[in-house]
Amino acid sequence: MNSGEAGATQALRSILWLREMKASRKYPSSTDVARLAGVSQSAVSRAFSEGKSVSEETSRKVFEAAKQLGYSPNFLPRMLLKHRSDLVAIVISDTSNPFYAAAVDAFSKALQETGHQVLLVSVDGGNALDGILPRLASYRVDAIVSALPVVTKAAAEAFARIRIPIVSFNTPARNQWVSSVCSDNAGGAALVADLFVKRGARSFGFIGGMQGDYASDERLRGFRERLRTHGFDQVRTANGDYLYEDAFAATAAMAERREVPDALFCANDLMAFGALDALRRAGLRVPEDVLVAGYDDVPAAAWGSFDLTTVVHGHQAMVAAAIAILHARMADTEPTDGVTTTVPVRLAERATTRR
Amino acid sequence: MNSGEAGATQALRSILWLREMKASRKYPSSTDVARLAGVSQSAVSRAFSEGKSVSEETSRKVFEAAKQLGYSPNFLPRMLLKHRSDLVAIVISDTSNPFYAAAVDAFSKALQETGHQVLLVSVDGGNALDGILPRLASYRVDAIVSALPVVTKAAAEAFARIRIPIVSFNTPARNQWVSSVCSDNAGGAALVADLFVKRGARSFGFIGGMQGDYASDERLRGFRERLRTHGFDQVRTANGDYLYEDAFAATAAMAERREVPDALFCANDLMAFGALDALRRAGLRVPEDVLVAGYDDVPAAAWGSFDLTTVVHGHQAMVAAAIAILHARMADTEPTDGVTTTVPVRLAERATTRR
DNA sequence: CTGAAAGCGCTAACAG
DNA sequence: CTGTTAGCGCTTTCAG
Repeated sequence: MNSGEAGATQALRSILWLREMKASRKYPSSTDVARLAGVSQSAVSRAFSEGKSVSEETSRKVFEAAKQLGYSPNFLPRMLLKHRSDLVAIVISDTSNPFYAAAVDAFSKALQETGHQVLLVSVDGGNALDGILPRLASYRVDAIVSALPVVTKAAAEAFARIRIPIVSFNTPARNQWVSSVCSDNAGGAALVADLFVKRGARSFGFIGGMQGDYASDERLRGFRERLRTHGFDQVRTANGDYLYEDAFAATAAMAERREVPDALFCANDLMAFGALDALRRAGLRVPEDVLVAGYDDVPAAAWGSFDLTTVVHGHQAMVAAAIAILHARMADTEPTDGVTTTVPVRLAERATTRR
Repeated sequence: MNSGEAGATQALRSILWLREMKASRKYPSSTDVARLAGVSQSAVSRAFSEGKSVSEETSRKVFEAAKQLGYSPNFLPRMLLKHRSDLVAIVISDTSNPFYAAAVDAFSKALQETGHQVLLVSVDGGNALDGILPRLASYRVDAIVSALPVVTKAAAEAFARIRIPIVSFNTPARNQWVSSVCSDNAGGAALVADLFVKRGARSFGFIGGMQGDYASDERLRGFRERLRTHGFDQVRTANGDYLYEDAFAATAAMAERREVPDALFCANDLMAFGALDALRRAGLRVPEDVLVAGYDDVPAAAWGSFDLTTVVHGHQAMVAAAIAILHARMADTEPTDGVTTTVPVRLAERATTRR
């Protein structure tokens, strides 16, 4: 009778325990499952990993108990053991630009396919990488993708110090740990210059992003140099901060001063839209009076309202290149030098230059 | 002499160890730092946590060693101990819509401010929540934000089973663990109906998102019901899948069949842009021949090319409401019922309805 | 103020 | 095939 009583007490206790488990916020652990299933904790672990030797019977008991408790294995201890988190951070500042939104989307999908998780970090200023670095390091991210317009030398050195592979998107900072993937900014700009000249333009304007922004600077350089080979030395430049509004204002100001050139190249599509709207408002016709081209080929560039000639760099190609580098670097144990990849571009000619 | 030799060997060994530490890919641990600093591991832990009693001297030694090794504390074990990861997952499918891009940005910034990290999950179909759930559970996320257009009953139950608080953005699925924040879809649509009638429209059209999408259905319902109170029973509907292209095609088809109504309400701005471009191409003038309104107030709605009348729900308000719910639910130990919050909207009248 | 020791939930090596 | 055991790197008692 005594052992029967003990058994009953035991049963009661385990019912209470089960109820408590379910009430508490805590996730159940493999030990909890093991207790309920009447097997060892390692049996549970094995049941939940592919290709381990577990008997049909054990497996069944484990999964039943797991289901009852709502158990799913906890990945965190595994990270501890394996010294890798499978976490990749994406750092971004300019979410209003659809180009970057698309890139983030492509990145996260590609990374998820290889079992990585994406830690999204939004920063305000372009230059805040240094500030968030410790946090990323503490989460033990396996790699970082930076879509920030500027990577300072200090930041690059900081990365080298903590030895996390990083690939910088469209901004070339490079050392042992920092790689970059850029579109052929100067090349794309040269294509625009060629087209403008071919379409008969004789005076030229450029609306750029922020000062010191590599991509913008390169686009201006490529534009200018190619124009020079055609015999044109003057490029009227303005700053648009990559924003529709700023480009609109800059273009409106040009129009007011009657200084609108024959052809206007904007460092991204968003600014080209602003320029187009400002030109139209000023009573100028595109392409009859002014030619306009952008850079990025965001979806809206193909829309009827804009039908904008633009440089296509294809985020898919850039993302694919970045992912390839990332995987190579995450696999490497030996630190080799970071690489710089330039992705080719092409021109999509649309109505804003066609005449 | 013997002890001197031993000391030298020891020193040599520790130099070798240090070099090896730096060469390996492994992150240094607090134990490594402790060894280099000549203190205990717990001293290192204390030095790196706020408000623990550590002497000036110890602290100095620890930080020096940490700097030399490039150490930053590992958060993963802490998650294990505390039973919380400070990770919040954001699940999104429609990144091409700027409204969602802005919402994700606002979310991640707000969450980062309270020490949370954002796990970004991009899914393809709208309905894939069930599939990714186990993964999120295994990462022990503290909460989930879903910006998916559909949350099935099955998915909601699955969430309840694993007991992760979740707030659904613009889609009301609700049970003990699922909350939602929606804009006042029907109310906003009613405002549009009022305006259309006031501007003299007598026939009406609606271009919606996907079939079964709650937000789209509600917008149609609100539109229709308010029109009925004005004495109009007919609404010509079409499907645009929330995409520019589909709305363009649908509108072009209407124009071809000469079935364009006096006023066209689109379930989001992207589709309104498509409708506008299709109408213009068909030679119809907006607002003279047709009135057009959208929903979302994405930045491009204010651009000169569109100048679109639209319903403003302000992602900031929605995000703030969602964040508030999330924090309340993460703090709660007792499971209370999920809440549904409706965020008020207003109308921004622009050129597409002004006459 | 400091070190020793336990333990979070898991994986992997080992013995049975 | 299965259970036992040791530890991943940290936080947190608990003695000293």
